Amino acid sequence: MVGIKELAQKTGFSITTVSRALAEYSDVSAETRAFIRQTAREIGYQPNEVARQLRRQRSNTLGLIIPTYDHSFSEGFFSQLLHGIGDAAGDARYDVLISARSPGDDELEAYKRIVGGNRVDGIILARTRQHDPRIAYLKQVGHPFVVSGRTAPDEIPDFPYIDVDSQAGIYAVTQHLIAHGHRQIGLILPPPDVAYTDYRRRGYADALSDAGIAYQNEWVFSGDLRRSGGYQGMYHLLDHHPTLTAVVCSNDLMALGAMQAAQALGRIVGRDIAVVGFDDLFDAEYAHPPLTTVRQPIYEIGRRLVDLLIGIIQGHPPQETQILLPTELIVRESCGTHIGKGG
Amino acid sequence: MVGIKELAQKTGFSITTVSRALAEYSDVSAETRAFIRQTAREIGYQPNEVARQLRRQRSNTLGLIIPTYDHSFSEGFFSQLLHGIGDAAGDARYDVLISARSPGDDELEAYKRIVGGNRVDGIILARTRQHDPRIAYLKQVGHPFVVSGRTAPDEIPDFPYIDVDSQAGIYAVTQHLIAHGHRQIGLILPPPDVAYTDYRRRGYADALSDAGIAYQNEWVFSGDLRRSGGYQGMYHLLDHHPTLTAVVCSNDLMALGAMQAAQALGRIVGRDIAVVGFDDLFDAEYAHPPLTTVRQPIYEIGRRLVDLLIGIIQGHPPQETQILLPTELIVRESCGTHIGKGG
DNA sequence: GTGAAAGCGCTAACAT
DNA sequence: ATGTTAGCGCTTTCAC
Repeated sequence: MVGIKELAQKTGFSITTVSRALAEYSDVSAETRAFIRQTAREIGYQPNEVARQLRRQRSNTLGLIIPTYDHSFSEGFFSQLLHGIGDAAGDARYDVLISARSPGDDELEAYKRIVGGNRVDGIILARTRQHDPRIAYLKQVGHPFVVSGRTAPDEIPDFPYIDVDSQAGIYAVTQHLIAHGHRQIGLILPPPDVAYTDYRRRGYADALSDAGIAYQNEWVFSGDLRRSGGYQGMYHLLDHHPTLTAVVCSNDLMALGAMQAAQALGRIVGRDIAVVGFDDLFDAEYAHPPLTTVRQPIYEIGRRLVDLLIGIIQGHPPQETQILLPTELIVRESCGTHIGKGG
Repeated sequence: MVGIKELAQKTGFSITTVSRALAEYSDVSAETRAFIRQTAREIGYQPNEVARQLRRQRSNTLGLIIPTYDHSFSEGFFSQLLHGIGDAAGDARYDVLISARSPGDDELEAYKRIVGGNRVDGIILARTRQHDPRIAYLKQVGHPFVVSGRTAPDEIPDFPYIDVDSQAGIYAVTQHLIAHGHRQIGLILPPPDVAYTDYRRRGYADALSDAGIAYQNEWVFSGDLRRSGGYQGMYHLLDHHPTLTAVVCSNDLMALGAMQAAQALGRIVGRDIAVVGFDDLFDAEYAHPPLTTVRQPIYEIGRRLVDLLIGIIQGHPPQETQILLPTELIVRESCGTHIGKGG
């Protein structure tokens, strides 16, 4: 392995001069710099990034820790988020360190190792839960971090985050259903410890309430964020409340499972029952039937998280460090907009 | 930041002893070890990973460089591969360093920086192209690496890789179509520089040839790996060769685009024209109509790449370092198995 | 069983 | 414009 010492020897200059020539310092003569750079190329010198990191006390790397146990990855959300993160980080010449840890490991350990171990300049936290211990830890150690999502509505979100306004999103889609004649609308939520669960419930409850419909706890089901959760939810809801004409699901994958369950129970989605999702798939248009969903700018969230984080790292955070992005209602076939319409 | 020095001071032992106590050396007395470990926990000591890496000359990190320019991420393949990689790496207590670089940057630079810069113990190379310069570079510097995919069939694959036997996969699906009466079958390929393109072409050509059908160059179209490529391909093929009854697409996303184009041209997929994909989506079952596809064990590939790479890094590579995994034909509605059948 | 000292490869004061 | 020197925080001989 050729190091800076070899390069210094080869060029006849000192290590210092070589280092500064390569770093474009102005106090190195143009010829010297050119010569050194040329020689570096010739002998294939590549600075040892680890040594540089140790010395400069920064890594130009952003961290992202993924909990593998809950199948985050297969939700699509994570993939798209990572896509945005990767692109924006690349543009800013940052790398991304991913650490996936399974349930056995204490999740917080991973954060301590990565953050306390000086491996990253900042960290992106995703999939917030209620009273998230990771947020508490990062606030305590004072390491730069940004959060995809928020804490639950009853907690004070005193940290930089970017979230989608899912309460408004669920409100809009529920209202849409109501406007098209639905009165008995079910809701399939994620597990209660997921931070955004309560925002979803509120948006749904508000829409019902504003339309003079009573919120009923039995119309709400909590399931895992995968197809299975949607399947179980729809099965349960239709089993106990066969008069429901619509069900709002917390993500597209669950909506697919819900549609499957509805079909298994003899309901035609889009005719007997409306099913809506919450953006998660790369493209819910080609689902069968095409899925009505609340679109979230996931890729955009990833990009902006990185910009925000880098701003914080470099000491020039933007005015706005708590950002709520709007959703967009995409109405497609599964919505069954004709149900109850005019009679 | 609390370092080993502070811990040494606090416990009254030397830095050396502290280091060894934490590393479970046997020549530290049990009580000393317990005491040091306890104190470490109390004052929140976290070893500086960067310093440790510099000293030990390894990082316990695997690298993955993603070319952002060709939308690799949105192909689904990458997401699933990364999922497998992340899980397996996590299980082996390795982190994953992701570097996404856009076209402006010389791609090879990223490899040199990451590999030459000692940031990773091994690197995973994906999306191989014909005469891939990255493979040449990695072979030359002798850094541990594994490849997802192979070089083109006319190159010597003298490096560890895991690929799917796409030639056999395409052969199988083409044969399936032929068995169900199709005689005029189109093929939509990726751009020619993608390494596996020729395997696909061969599988397709072999199936035709074995059935006594002449390979026709005009039935083959090359397009980008996204929906647009499939759309253009199908549009072009049906435009020039309206008698085609089936089209094989190189991935599911392209197949979706192809189905869309067929529908735009007034063809009913599954009745007038059969469309088949090559596994890429998280679940092609819910496409409309449900997509016939050649399933690849993508997640599995990711996992095995990591196992293989770690084996190489640690000096105990398995017997088999060039692995071809089988595909599985999944027949669904879009296949139109009734076409030409018995009539 | 424990400590002193060298050094991983680099950067950045501080000389000159 | 260039060189000397002191670390960054840790691991690992080597002594005792």
